[in-house]
Order: sequence, then structure tokens, then C-alpha cells
Amino acid sequence: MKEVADLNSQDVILGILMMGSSTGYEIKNVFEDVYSHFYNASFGTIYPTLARMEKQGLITKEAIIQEGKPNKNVFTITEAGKQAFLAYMDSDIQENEWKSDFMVRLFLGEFVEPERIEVWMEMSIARMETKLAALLADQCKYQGQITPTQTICLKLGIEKFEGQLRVLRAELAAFRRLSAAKEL
Amino acid sequence: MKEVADLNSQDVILGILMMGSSTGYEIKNVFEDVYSHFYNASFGTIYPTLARMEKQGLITKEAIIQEGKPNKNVFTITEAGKQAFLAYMDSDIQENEWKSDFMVRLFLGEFVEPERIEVWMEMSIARMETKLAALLADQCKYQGQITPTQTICLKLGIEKFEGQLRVLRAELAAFRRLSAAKEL
DNA sequence: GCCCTCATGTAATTGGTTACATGATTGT
DNA sequence: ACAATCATGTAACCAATTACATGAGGGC
Repeated sequence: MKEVADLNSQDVILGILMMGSSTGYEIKNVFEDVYSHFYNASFGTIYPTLARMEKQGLITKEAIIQEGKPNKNVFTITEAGKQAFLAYMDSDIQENEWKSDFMVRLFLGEFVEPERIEVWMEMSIARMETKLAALLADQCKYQGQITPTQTICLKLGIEKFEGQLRVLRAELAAFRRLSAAKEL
Repeated sequence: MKEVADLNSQDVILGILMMGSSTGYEIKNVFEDVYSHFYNASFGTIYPTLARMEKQGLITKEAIIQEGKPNKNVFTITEAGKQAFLAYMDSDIQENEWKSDFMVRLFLGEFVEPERIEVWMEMSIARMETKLAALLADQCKYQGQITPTQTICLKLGIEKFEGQLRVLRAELAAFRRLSAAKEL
């Protein structure tokens, strides 16, 4: 038996449902939008989890028949679900987990040509710029209508990308100067 | 069948073994030391992976009999292993994956009392301070003997924690002012 | 007496991913 | 024609975690 439950999709979905009833499809959108820089889950996780939660009585399902669009199932949290959510909020906070293929490569950079490393860094910068832009857009979009703690989340995300970009840009420039100097 | 292989322990272990022969126990230490802010793996992953890799001919095992200490198995990368490593380095870089229980809670902060949020933030700050201190210590310890790209990794890690700490400290102070104002 | 370091390994479980399957409607 | 949006779900697979098992030596 597992002694300390770590962060799982059920708890996060419970949290999303605390903010209002929702469908599996909408939950996926939430994960891709605001949640994207601190959690994620696929349809293959969301739908079976929702089904299990309903069986456990944590949520209820209401089928909505739509015209011109596929029917959908709206899930609502129950009293038991709210208690499960509160139990999660009461549990110890698990450590952040963070896996970066880019940083693994960078760490092993000595085994590839410098040009490759430059390309990696450029790609990484481009990816982060895209994500930063998305967060900045979110900040404008949701301005005034999100809670104070949600604002902190957003700021933390923005700072993360801005900081990484700052370092990466400076290091890429330095790296290029070094390569240029070697070629002479 | 999986079309795009994502970051896995085998590739990372291959990379560690490129830097020199090592035991499972030593690899675990590497994960807990320098790698800790961008990758991690437990003994339950390391030993079975090493065994599989040996069977596949990617590495060779040499048993070392020690006195006063348990015997150990030193693994060395083979030619086939080097090729597998290079194939990994040639593959597309996977997106960073990042799950933060702390940020999930923060996002759902409206459902708990403000005092709880303060405690969470304080805890998070303390944890990050510890990790930052470790990285700063690494920077001194390995100064001059790590590769340029490894230095970038270290800087990226330091910046990450410093940035998060900056935001968190400022927001905690603001949060406290808000709470104090409400109480009057 | 107790815990830490050194050192390796297995077994049970599980949480999650990818790929597949289906299908109407709307926009380019 | 083609792709995207809306919408739900299953099946096969697997990578990884936790807990357990073992055991000597050194420091407190």
C-alpha cells in the first residue's frame, strides 16, 4: 500500500469541479489553458477517472442532449466529493516534479558538436517564448476576474519563462562568441 | 506502438555512463545531486534498467569484490551503447514536463483559509531556499571542472529558484498586508 | 541501541500515455 | 477537399514508484 499519495488527476479534477460543473472535454481545455504550466492530463486519463469518480459517488453525471453537436456529460461534485477535495487540500504538499529533456541534453553537450547545442538553445527559446506569450495573454484575458492566488500562479509562470529566457539568451550569445573565437 | 519515444531513464543512464563507468548506487547519487533539478529516478528503476541494458548489450557488468563494504557491479558502456546514446541525442527534444502540487493548491486557494495559503507559501519558500543553496554549493564545488553546457544547466537551475523565490516573497508580503487590512 | 552509508535487488501495483474508433458541423 | 472543433470513450501497453528483503561497518 502507498503511504503518501502523490499528486494525481483525480484530486486535480475534483478541484476543477469545485469551481463549477464541467464536462471531460472542458476539463481537458482547462489543462491545456491555465493549468498547462503546472499540470496536465490526457483524455485517456480524464474520461476513465471521471467514470471511476462517479461510481465512487464523488460526482454525478447529467447527460445533455445537444443538436448539431455531440451530446455531452456534465459532471457535478457531490458532498462526498467536496469532502474528498478538502482531504486532498489537507494532505501534505508533494514536491514539484520536473523533467527536462532539454536540460539533460545540455548537460551531455560535450558529446555533440557546438552547432547542435546552438540549435537546441534556439528551439528551447522559441518554445518558451510561445508559452510566455500564452501566459501574458491569459493575464490580460482574465484580468480582474481571477482570484488573488490564481494571480500568483500566473505571475510564477510568467517569471519562470522570463527568467529561463533571460539566462538562455545570454548564454547563447556567450556560446556563439566562444565558437566564433575558436574558429579564428 | 509508440511513435515518439519520450524521455526515459535508459537514455539518461546511457548519458551518465558516457561520462564514465559507474554502479547503480553511484547513478542514484548523480540523480540526487546535479541532476536533481531536471531529472530523477529511483533504485526500483535504475537496477532493472541496468539489467535490461546489459542483456541488450548496451553495457557490460564487472563485479568488484570489496572488503568491509558490500560488493558492487560497475557498468561500462559498449560500442552498441554509444550508438544508442547518439541516437537519443539525435532524436527530437521532448517538451519539459512539470507538475507542481504547490501551484495546484495555490490555484484552488479560494477554498481554504488565507492562513493556510500563507503556510503553504512559507513552506514552498523554505524548500526552494534549500534547493537553491544546494545548487549554489554545487557551483562552487564543481567550479572550473564542469563543461560549458553543464555550467548553463547550473545557471538555469539557480535562476529558476531565484526567480520563483523573488515572486513568492513579494507575493507573500502582499498577501499578508491584504490579510492584515481585512482584519481591521 | 540507533541510524546512516554502502550496495543490490525483486514484487506488486498503478497511474498514465498513445492509438484507435466514431461522427456531425463549421470554416478555409 | 481538408482541417478543426465539439464530444466520448476503450484497449494495449509500459514506465516508474513504493515497499520489502538483506546485511556489514562506523559514528553518536
